[in-house]
Amino acid sequence: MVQKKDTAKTERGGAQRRFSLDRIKIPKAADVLASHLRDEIVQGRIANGEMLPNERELADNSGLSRSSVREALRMLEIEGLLVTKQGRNGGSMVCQPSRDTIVKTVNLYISSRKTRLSSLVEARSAIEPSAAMLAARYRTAEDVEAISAHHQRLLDNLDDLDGFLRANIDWHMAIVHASHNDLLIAFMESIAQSVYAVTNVENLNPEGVRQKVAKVHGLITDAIKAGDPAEAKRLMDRHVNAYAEHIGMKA
Amino acid sequence: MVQKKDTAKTERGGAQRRFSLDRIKIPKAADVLASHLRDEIVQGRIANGEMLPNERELADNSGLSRSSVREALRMLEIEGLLVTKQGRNGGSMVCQPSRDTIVKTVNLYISSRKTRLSSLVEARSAIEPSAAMLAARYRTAEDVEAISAHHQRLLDNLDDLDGFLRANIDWHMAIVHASHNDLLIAFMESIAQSVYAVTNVENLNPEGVRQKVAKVHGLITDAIKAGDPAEAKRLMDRHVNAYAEHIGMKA
DNA sequence: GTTTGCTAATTGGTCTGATATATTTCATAT
DNA sequence: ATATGAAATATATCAGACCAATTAGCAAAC
Repeated sequence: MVQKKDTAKTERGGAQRRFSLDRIKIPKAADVLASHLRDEIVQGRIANGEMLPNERELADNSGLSRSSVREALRMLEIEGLLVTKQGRNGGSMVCQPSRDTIVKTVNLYISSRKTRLSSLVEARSAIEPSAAMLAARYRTAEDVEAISAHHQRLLDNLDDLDGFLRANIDWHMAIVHASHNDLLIAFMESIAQSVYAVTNVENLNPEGVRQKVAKVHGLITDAIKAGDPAEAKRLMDRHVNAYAEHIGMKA
Repeated sequence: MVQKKDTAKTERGGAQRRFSLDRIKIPKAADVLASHLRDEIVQGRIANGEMLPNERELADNSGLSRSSVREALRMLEIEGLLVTKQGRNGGSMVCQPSRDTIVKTVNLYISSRKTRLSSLVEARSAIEPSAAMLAARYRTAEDVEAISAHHQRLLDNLDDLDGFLRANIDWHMAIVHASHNDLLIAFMESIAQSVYAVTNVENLNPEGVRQKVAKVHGLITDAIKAGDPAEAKRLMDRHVNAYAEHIGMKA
């Protein structure tokens, strides 16, 4: 048992390391095709909305088999670069990855690594104040309307914890959307569900807290309406950090 | 030409909408298997590092063909949940998605949507101050050492624009890493390359600017060393926003 | 005793070609 | 005009073969 490991060790860690060659990787057919198509798409040589040749054609052109072609297409589909339709006039259409692609990826990351709640809260505390600032700067009439509506719903649900929580998260996300920054929106959508699902139930129980939250929300809503980025940021910063401290992170 | 559209319309928008059924979607075999395995993995019923049955066995057990099984495995591989090795004792091993999975996804998003630079800068301005704050709170001895080293390299390269830029981005990323928040690190890694590649070349050309940057970096480095989160955040906030204004966003 | 090289076993990688199924087109019947 | 149904064309799926990489085990050579 022990001797076997020794031979294995001499193979790799031995002294015969004269040229550095770090793990040659042999590319697979499907990977090569996928990379090729990915490049064509990203660099715009295949326009958004354009159809790819059908699978048999791709197979013929590339010299690969249809199964390899299909594996490549499945990969690009997961990456959000293609949508495939069956039937006559079907085929694979090039499209741009949506925020949802990012959200799914980040959520997989979070749940399979069992990311601690405190990390999610930290990330939220980073994003929301800036989002509020940008919202105050770039908000449209519709944004203001949505934010105000959710705020009103919050006020109407001071007695109903569940309704309050839903209005709360909707208000927060409406502000993030009003930032009109797709990346911040995607990041926030990725973590909002997990973070709000857990934190609030415990912390918003006493009605006094809900009153306070509603008041601060009102101030922030006003700052965004008024187009005051600095104030919106300052208030949101205090707001989310008040949460954070409540939850039991370090001071 | 016009009439054709009419018939199509009567099919979908017609009056015979008595039960609401919105677009039934037929799941594909590979998708079903992938979802199933994904669940097993995420919920921990298949442990990290464990091997899946080989492809032929999976095909037999699931009643699907090997090609469908393989398409499912390719999808999970793209999602970062599997690594597959060829040969005897090969097979598909369960693993956790790495930050790299997120980075690739976000980069695809950014480049295929041609995300504006200003959006990237906004996202950075959201993340870095918080990261600096967390760094001041959670930094280890190694973190401090790395940050200081990059800062020193910056000072040594005041005359060499290229070296300066490299040291600059390394210092910024070292701070983000010192936050020990995987999500912020992943988000930042996703955008850092694009954002620093463009912004700095134009703005750091005059040597006076570089002198100033070096000085601020020194202050921030000290605040993190000293374990002063509020100060680290305040300084980093000013620092990245100074950049932002320089670049030509709104005041 | 360590290395080297052969052989077999096991596993993913690839190809071929057939059939099933979804979807649109279009001619035809009412 | 409007259903209806056959033909056409795509993906979806399957079955089975063979190729290629990797490792285990053993034997021969040093």
